[in-house]
Amino acid sequence: MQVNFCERLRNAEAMVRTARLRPTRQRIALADILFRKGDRHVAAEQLHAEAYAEGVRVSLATVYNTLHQFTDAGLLRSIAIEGTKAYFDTNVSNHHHFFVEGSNTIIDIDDPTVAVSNLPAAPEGYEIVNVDVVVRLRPKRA
Amino acid sequence: MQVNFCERLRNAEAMVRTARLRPTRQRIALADILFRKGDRHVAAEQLHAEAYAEGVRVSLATVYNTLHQFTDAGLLRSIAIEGTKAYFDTNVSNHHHFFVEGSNTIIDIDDPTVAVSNLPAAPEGYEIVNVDVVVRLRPKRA
DNA sequence: CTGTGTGCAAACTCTTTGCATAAGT
DNA sequence: ACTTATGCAAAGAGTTTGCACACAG
Repeated sequence: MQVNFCERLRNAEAMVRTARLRPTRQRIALADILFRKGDRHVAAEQLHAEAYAEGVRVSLATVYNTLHQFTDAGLLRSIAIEGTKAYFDTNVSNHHHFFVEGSNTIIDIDDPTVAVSNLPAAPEGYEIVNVDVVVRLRPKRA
Repeated sequence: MQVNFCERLRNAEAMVRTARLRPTRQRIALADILFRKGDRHVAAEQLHAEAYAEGVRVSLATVYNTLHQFTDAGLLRSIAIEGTKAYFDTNVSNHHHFFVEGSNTIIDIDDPTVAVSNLPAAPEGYEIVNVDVVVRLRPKRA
């Protein structure tokens, strides 16, 4: 479905308010970029570049702040991948990931039936926050 | 069981040779520290500190080199945890991890029956290297 | 107004690199 | 001897921080 520009911004602003954050120009713009398309995986630098490409002036520090605030608010989820960069997932629902070695690409595993069987109880004094499954892939060589 | 000092070093040297690496003083010492105790999770800085504590002079660069070489040789396995540090696991067999938020502690899940059910096939052109399950924990609040 | 958010640059952490020296075979 | 490994210090990548200025309620 087509959504016009103003309506997108209204949605973005609503998301920012949901997170109990002041709807500033920067946060609304970032929310719009993050959530107007379907599920995606973003790193800070990349989101910063996209904002600039659209003519939105946001500092990298603000991008980092915003990503963390959105994550705390449950709008984003950080992805547990080893490596240097932090990735954030706009799909907050329970799902898992393929991770391609070399290209460092993250791909959603769409199959919702993938699950961990015989999940152990959390040790005494701890509670489970979430369970991440990462299926590491390598390009098949000929 | 008790293992004397010389025998430990012989074991360590054997592991280094297994990795097809020259058994240098540094690599043998690091292998000894890594493998003489049971399964453990180490970061570079920490291994470096342990070496120093035992009077083994090794540069941090060499610790990094060695960790990667051992990993390539299959003696270690890197752990996919988000966050800034790289962790290496001396337990190379198939098992999964608890990760404690806040303290950034890694704990082995000893139960070998934990598994991923309905694991999807790798996308065309890729092969699965391994599957990591990370159960994220948070200290239970009163 | 008041308090929160933003931008900038500097600081920080972890890791890698380049190159001269040292050590293994 | 020949080759590979080591150590150092500097560079790099990604992220965080401190503080003055700007903006939302």
